[in-house]
Amino acid sequence: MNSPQNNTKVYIGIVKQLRSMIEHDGLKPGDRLPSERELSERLGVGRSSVREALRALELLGLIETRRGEGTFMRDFRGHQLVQLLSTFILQDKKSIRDVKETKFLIELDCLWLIIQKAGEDRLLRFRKWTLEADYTDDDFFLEIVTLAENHLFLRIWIILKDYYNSLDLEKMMITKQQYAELIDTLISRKDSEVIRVYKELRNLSKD
Amino acid sequence: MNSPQNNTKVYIGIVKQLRSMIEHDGLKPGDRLPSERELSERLGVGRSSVREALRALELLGLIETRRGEGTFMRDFRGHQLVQLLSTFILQDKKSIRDVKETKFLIELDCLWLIIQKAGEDRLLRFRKWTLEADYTDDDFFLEIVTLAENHLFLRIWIILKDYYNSLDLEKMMITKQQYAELIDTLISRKDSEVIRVYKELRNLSKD
DNA sequence: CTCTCACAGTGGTCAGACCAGTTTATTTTT
DNA sequence: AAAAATAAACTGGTCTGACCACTGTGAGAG
Repeated sequence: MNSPQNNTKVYIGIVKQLRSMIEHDGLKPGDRLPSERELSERLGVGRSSVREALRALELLGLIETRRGEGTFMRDFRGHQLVQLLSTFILQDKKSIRDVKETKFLIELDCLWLIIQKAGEDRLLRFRKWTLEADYTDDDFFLEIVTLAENHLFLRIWIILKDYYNSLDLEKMMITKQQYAELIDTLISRKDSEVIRVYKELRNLSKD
Repeated sequence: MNSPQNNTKVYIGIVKQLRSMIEHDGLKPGDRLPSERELSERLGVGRSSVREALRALELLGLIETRRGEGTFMRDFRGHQLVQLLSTFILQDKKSIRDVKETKFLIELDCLWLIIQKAGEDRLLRFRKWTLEADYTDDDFFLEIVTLAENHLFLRIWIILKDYYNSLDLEKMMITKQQYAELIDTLISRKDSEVIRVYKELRNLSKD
């Protein structure tokens, strides 16, 4: 009890030090991290502890290791994370419905965000693009979620998409008319009551 | 090229075997897993590889280890995951805005879901409850997200809430009038065009 | 019966060894 | 001199054995 806090495990500390190291050196996806042996020496810990930290980060999809080459920053796309979330957290059948619902609502939110954030000209071009694009394709919604400029939504959506595709469900078919109608409705309601209140609330949370 | 696929790392295989072991034995949160040494022997791999797998699962918040006692299943609430997401993925300042935005939109989505899913009587009671409750409290929104009956949204929201609270930001203050107005607007628009299209699209994704 | 304490079991960590790949430098061959 | 083959120096992947710190338990002392 009296002892300070020897609780923190070494590998957790390594994860933190790696984080600050990445931040300090400004490492981008694709950049190489120091070797395991060098990290072990620089941080004054055993190599196995370094490996435990690296393996954990790898499973999270944050880094990538190639034997003989080294350890590299990864373009976070939650690869392993997908299967883990899908097998551990989303194991019950009921949650498949939640995935559908959540994925769709996020797409709707992103559509909303695009329309809110875009100016008149961008809005027109976007409207035109939606008419030409193939919205039954994953890439269409990927573009939608990307344009929303919310990295968090993007990450979550990608995970949901991968999980959704890993199931052998039929695609959610949407007619072009329906989707166009939805977009037009959202655009026309850009200044409706819901949006107005939403905007006011948003303004309160400016940084 | 011709070689089958010796790529799979040992610790990844251990993660998978652990998963099937958990599923097969029906291990629930709180249950104890075999010891590292026993797993090492049973799976015919080194203890260090077992540890790499366990550490990764621990960082994901799926298991919990207590020195001298053993390794236990955990009630997944993404504890470590929170800090990781917050420190790695959300490290740049810009993404703080994403967290705010995402959290708020999810709350909005859940509000939407509640109103859509509820019948007339439940809707009235819900409306009454929102007038009495303290909506600046986390518990209020927790109730909202819970009532939406979407476990995935609930999980994500909890993570965002924890992260949001870990930052030392001022709370997003919403006046009672604003929030009431928002709810009333959503309720009154229950059959508006957006909702109608949304419903049609949702119906297409029934199981 | 109760208390104490040694012991077995468990996770935490480290060091060293070896294997399997990749990269780089060196040597050999053309 | 240029190109090809070889060797050396790394890098990650894995295993083993050892030791520490901690927990639970059971045997023996009181």
